[in-house]
Amino acid sequence: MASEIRVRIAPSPTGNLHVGTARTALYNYLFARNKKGKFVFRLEDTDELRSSDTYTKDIIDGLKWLSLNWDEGPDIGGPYAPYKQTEKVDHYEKYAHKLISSGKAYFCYCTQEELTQLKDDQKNSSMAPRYDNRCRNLNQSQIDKFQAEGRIPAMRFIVEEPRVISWHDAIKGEIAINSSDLGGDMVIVKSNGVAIYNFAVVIDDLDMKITHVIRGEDHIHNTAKQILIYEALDAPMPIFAHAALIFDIERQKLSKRKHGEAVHVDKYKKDGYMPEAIINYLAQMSWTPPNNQEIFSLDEACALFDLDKVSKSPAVFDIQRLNWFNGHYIRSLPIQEIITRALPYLSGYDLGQYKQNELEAIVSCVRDGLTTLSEIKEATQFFFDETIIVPADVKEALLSKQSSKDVLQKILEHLSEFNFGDAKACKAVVDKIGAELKLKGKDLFFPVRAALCGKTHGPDLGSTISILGRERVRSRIESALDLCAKT
RNA sequence: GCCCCCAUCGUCUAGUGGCCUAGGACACCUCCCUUUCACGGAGGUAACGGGGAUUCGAAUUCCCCUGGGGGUACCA
Repeated sequence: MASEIRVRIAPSPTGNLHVGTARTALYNYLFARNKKGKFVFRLEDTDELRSSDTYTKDIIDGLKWLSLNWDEGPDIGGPYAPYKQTEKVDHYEKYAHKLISSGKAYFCYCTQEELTQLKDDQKNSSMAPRYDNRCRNLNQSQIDKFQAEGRIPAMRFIVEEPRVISWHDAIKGEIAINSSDLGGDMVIVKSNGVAIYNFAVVIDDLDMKITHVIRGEDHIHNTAKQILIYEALDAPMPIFAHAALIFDIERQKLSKRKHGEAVHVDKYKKDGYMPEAIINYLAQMSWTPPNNQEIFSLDEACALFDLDKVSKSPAVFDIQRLNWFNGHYIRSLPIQEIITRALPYLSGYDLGQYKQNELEAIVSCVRDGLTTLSEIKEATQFFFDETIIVPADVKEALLSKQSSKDVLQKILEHLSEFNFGDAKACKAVVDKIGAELKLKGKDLFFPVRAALCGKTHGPDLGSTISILGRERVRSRIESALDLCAKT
């Protein structure tokens, strides 16, 4: 049991739930479930300035909506609480002091201005920006002087140079980085007493007994820094896995700054995307199950997931492909489920005018044509509108024709022959009228659609007539004929 | 600038030295089904970035180049 697999998603609440974060969470979740291990949620909120509760809520809600449920986290607790970094600042400082007393870290009295100056100088002489370790060997009188000036020190970790830091990455394979490329001795505790990300993660991952760190490849250099800290603490190292990033169509990292709401998971929820589709899409982008299946559920993915099948190269976020997955799930999930999820989009309509089974019929006849659930509003509008407004172009093209008038007239005459409880039978009557008038195809169906729906595209005509029922069909055909008369 | 990562159709990918005349999916186009719409079905267009090397044989291994991306904070 000592070998239990433990992974985590550790978002920082400095923004809403990002598609990339969701993908990382998904990979961690899949890995944990596949290995019968634990999936931990931890909040990395040490950046007080940018963190907010609104973002925390958005992230938690979003991940839960995707069904990526964690076994331990700030909301449900767990054996290694707290799962929120701001609640353990003293804890990090304790470890930092340990490093100071063992000579592996020191106090740095540099001011923000001095550091900025240093960086500017380096830039001007086209040198690589890095800290010059000037506080590493301060003598007592220098320290006294800085303290007398009222400077509050930060703590820096000594980065020995040169040396090679290497690890076997579970996705990328061998990675090696020279310590000289890490930018000099690194801050581990800010002068305000709060641990910096690269230090806090290590302590947290240690505290929470994390065995595998699965994250985006933008963290590769951080990993090198963190490995140094593991070593200094003489602590066991987790296995690292860096997944390639998600790109936009221009092959740039998907970012809030550039893409705004398009990276916000909740935006897709609002737009009527299904969590099953997003999960399926995100999972199959950069990962292919052994049987090459395209469509699979979260549970199926859990059973098949493996890190070494995760692609090393970045994937472009392709909304068209997501749309295809979404349409697939809209068509294949149980109809009751679709109705429940569609309801919020239909709230503007007077649903009471239809019985429950008619409502079900409405949703099932329009769902084939939907790519997102939000489209259901427009797709079903004509069912609920009191009067149908036929757009000018449709009116022009169709209702001005004599044959159109004949069709509508005939339907009125044959109204008693319609068995409105049976969609196929309704369609059969229209077919019969077509035969009588020697009209077929568009000439036959478009005028009926135009009169009934106000448009020439729509769900199955038989179903439409059946659901609308005798009185609605009668009045809509009559209004259309009135319109014909005026043209 | 420096460091690291990556490189198969427009996009997501299969491919781990011969099964590749490079397979599948999305998108696009054509056709079929539907006397309309959608769903569905059948086809089609379309890719191994370039150069060396290893080998009887390279999409697959190695090197170089090119291209793309990421990182380079007292942010995470």
